[in-house]
Amino acid sequence: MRYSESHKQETRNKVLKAAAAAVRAKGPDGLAVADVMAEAGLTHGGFYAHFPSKEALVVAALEEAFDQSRRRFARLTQGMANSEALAAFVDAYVSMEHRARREMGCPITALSSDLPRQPQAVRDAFDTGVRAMIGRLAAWLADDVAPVQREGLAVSLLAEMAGAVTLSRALSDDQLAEQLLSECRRRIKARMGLTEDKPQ
Amino acid sequence: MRYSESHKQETRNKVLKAAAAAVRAKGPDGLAVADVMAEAGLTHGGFYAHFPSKEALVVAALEEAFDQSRRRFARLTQGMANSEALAAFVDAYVSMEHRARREMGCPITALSSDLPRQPQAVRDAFDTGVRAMIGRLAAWLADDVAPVQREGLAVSLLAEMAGAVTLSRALSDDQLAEQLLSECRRRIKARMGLTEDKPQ
DNA sequence: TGTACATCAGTGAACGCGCGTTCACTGATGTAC
DNA sequence: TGTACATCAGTGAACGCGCGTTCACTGATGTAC
Repeated sequence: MRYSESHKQETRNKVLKAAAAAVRAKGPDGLAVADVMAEAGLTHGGFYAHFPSKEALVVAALEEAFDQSRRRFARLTQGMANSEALAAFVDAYVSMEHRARREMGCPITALSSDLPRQPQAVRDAFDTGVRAMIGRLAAWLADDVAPVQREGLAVSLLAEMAGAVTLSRALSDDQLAEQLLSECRRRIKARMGLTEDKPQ
Repeated sequence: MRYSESHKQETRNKVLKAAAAAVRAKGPDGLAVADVMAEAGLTHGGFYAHFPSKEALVVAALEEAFDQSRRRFARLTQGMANSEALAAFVDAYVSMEHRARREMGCPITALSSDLPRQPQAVRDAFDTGVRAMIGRLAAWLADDVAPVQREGLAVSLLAEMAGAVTLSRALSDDQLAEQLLSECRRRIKARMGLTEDKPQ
């Protein structure tokens, strides 16, 4: 091995990071191999030394995006009790900040309506990420919700959170988007018993 | 005028119908002018006699899709009292049938994550469609919800409904998708006071 | 230590394909007389 | 009524561009001696 052991890994990682941002910002089809390579400081020809195809890059980028998003929110809720963590998570997720930063946010909300048009390998990676997310939400509900209800409530919670953020991004009217996010945030927390408000 | 007055209009309408289906099935970027024309029984060269650009077609197709979806659900709830209509709407919207038929369903759920990447004209058409939908939902809530709460609740309802269907489509696992839809459907109706269940 | 050499990550030109758009042409239709 | 003509919706070839992929080459790096 002529180059240092880690050199190629580091390059691959730079490409992957760039792709994880690009796939969320531009979608799986809008992502261009040459752009991603340029973002990583390389020319496009070298791409195939790291990934066998664009599709493989998208799969890896999606996995990386799920992982980044998981770590990001884990950092945020570190050391908190379950219900406190859940409240903090809802506040951070259903927010104008999350709306504004597609390229570093949750891939579920960035890509949901693209997924049905993607090849199976991409869809499989997405399924895995969604299941993990549902599992984490369900764990946060453990203190207050009967085991048999947990996953159902987690799934419904994810649908409204992701729906709210996706819809807020789809709307180009910032004011309507902000109103939507604040209504959803308040009602979700009430529904989950995280505030004094009665649920609806 | 050499051809009958309505002839060109009819052709334009065939193209528009094909585009309204294609934009939901393939997304605004996946839609191909030549395919849409072929679907309408024409060759691609004639396209520019009807629309000035692909972008203009997408805008018109989106408007048509919103209108189709509105008519479809209006037919479904015709003659029903408000709360009955809302329950029927939720059942039809948050369903495996709606999940299966992207090309004839609600454009909000078919296209939400594509919208942030679209040109302003497309986004404006989307904003208009979403506002109309919120208005219709709010009207159905009129009997049971205080005026000041109506729009907020309608917005939150739309977020969960659209989020549930979009997420169910993004998941390639039919069983998980079905579970998600049924959980969301049940909880949404409970939340809106449309069933005996207590809300959560 | 210094020099020749081997490796291989990365370069950049090229290819093929799909797609939006243009344009010269066709031929079906309705009108003029 | 029949014939010549004008119109214009629709045809299909062509163009340019972006993009995924390939490939011959380069040159920086580490190794052998």
